[in-house]
Amino acid sequence: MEESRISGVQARRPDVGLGRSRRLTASDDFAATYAQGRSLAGRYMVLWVRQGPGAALRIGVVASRVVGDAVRRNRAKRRLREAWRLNRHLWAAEVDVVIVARRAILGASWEDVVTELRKLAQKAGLAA
RNA sequence: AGGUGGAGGUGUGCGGUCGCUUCUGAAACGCGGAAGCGCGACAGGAGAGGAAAGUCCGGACUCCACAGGGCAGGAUGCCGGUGCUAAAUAAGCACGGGGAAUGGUGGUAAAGCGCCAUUCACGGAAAGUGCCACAGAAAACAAACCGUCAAACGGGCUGAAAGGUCUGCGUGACAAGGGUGAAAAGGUGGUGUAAGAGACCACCGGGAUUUCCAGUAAUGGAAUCCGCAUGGCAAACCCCGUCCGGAGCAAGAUCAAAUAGGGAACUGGAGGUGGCCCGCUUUAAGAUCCGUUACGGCGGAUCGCAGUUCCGGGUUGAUUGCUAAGACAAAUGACCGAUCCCGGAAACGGGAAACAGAAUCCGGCUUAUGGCCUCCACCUUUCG
RNA sequence: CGGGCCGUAGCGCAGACUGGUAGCGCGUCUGCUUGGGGUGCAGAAGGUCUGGGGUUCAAAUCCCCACGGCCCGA
Repeated sequence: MEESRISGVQARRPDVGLGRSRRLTASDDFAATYAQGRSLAGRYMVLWVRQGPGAALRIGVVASRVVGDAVRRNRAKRRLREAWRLNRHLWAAEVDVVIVARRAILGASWEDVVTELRKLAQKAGLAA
């Protein structure tokens, strides 16, 4: 059951889209998220959670220069965004989330990334 | 056949599921009287590179500034003409000519020199200034350490003497030889001389101008003349020719909102109480100057104040600039199958690659790069 | 997009403008001093000057390109 959800093929549930309205796009939203100071650190990523007006499980992905060059930063952000997209339907809290990539994610397997994201989300109280 | 190094080319293909950016069409929904706008299920199209990189150059494009001339500063650099690429008189490539360096080779007793190949950020060293360590006598109006030569003088030897010879000091002549250096003031041979020297001669080299010939031209060749005079460095200052206003898509343009302030024009600046100041009503009732006066005031101007309208700048947001990729916390990903590659006897495991991710666009340069292909050089093995 | 600075011994720096000898401090090593250590004294070692190319007789220095690091402005 769990394994089948990880692979994209069987994730045939509705609403796995991740259009612009479901992403954080304003610089102020990011600043507000950091200002609230609620973060959970994992091996491959750091989760920042924001509560407040407008919060609707929107996602923002960040990769700093520490992660690597442009190719590696881009890959890290794409993996995190994909992991969030395939698991977003599991959660229902009224929050926005910023995920910061860490350097170790470049060598991580796909399953490990998904598992850690779910674990951190659980600790953050995102579960429905 | 294999390996190593270098140069150039290429930059992996197929099917499927879910998702992202953008364009076109568009149901439903929301707002609206309508036109239309917003959001958009769904369908279809397009969606990273040869270097997108570094940002070393150039251009397009945009805004600001701008009478003319000069100085300063910066950039750039052999000459000719044609072809290709190109929007281009930039730049680049190819071809021709001159020069320099390096290598090879020919030639000579040796040198100068000829030829071939490669490379070159290749204007000028008789405009001027400066520098050339160490070594060396001397490093650039030449000079003279050793040296060569000459006559006179002193000394030694020899001689009967004249003289000869050796040597010393100073004087004069000279620049051949020695040695130093990255570099030493044309080379070789001869004539000449006390000894020498382009002092003179021959050849070579160099320079000059004119003439002739060849060539579109740069330039080359021949003839004539000049004993021959000037080492290197300008990626030292500099001189000469040519070019150069500044900023950059976060350039710039449009729209909207809010706030304070700036500029211009117009209008207002009235009335009541009171002898005056002050105070009150009022959105607001000041200052200065001039004229006039019946001394209570009145009229005008300027500044300040208030109101209305307009102008310009800033801030924030949106749109645009923007593209047959065209974003703006920034789109190419995840997974499955076949196929291929690597390891392995197999089962199976790993991987689909290196360098690397568009940010206004276009050129040049540079750097990075697995595999495969082509060429070159070298090495090893086998066969003939 | 535009601009600036740095790279020299293990570490921190000078030398570069004006080209010919690479130097200073700390540290390291050796010896002496001390019962031993520290301190002190004496001596020594240690640098492809980030890499490549060019100019020059000669380059850390001048010129060009590259690599790495840091900073600033819009």
